[in-house]
Amino acid sequence: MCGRFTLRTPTERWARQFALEELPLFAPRYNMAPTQRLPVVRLSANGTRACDELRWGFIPSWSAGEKHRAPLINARAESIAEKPSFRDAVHFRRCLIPADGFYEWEQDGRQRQPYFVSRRDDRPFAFAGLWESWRPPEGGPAIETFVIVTTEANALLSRFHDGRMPVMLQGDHGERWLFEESRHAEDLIPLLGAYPEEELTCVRVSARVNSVRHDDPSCLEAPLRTQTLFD
DNA sequence: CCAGACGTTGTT
DNA sequence: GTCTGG
DNA sequence: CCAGACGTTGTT
DNA sequence: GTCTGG
Repeated sequence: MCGRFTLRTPTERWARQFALEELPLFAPRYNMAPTQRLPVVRLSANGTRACDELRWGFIPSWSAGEKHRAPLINARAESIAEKPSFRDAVHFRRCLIPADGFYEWEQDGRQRQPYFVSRRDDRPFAFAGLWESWRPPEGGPAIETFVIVTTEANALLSRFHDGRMPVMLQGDHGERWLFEESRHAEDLIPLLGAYPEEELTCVRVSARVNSVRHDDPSCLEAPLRTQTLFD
């Protein structure tokens, strides 16, 4: 699964990689968390790419309210085309989520030990995402939200509790995820596989990342206790 | 027909 | 234990 | 995802 | 909104 991630790369670098015409300006992020407004790349009305800030935690358009519900931060690639919450979005509201790493946790006694996963070359990449617009019943402006698609974990990630990992779109899959026509959207589901583990690295990091208050380079420091690096 | 769910994950 | 907030 | 609160009353 | 269960 994926419940926290990073986007440390300077904006101009990842904006170029995502072929954005307008240059957004975002501070480097080391601890992006559910409920926060985070940058998402999607198609605008005129068919070009746009980068907008959407809230992480998908609220279906028919939802009675945003409270009293577990946040939908991940969606299983295997079922998004059928699930009532997501299938419209698969056709009409796909998006890319710029990132350059993500965290996984292991229960270590009574501690929650975080690990950081990123590309060996440390370049940014795109998570596959879906977005939705929800209008509060009591009125007020619509809230736009997104969810990150997950898939079965590769060998590197399968050691973590649930055997899932976020979909990192490789090669031209990001372009296809963004631009494929609605009627061919279901052809994209087979592209949502695990990223090759040989291109990734996974290291133990400081438990400072556990708290969303910490959003700085200290999140990636090595933990104080005996450290095992495996990658 | 209406009421109620609609998601992800892991749990002994 | 369960829910909310970030 | 994890951290932190979780209640009422009345009040320093 | 749309599907399932009764």
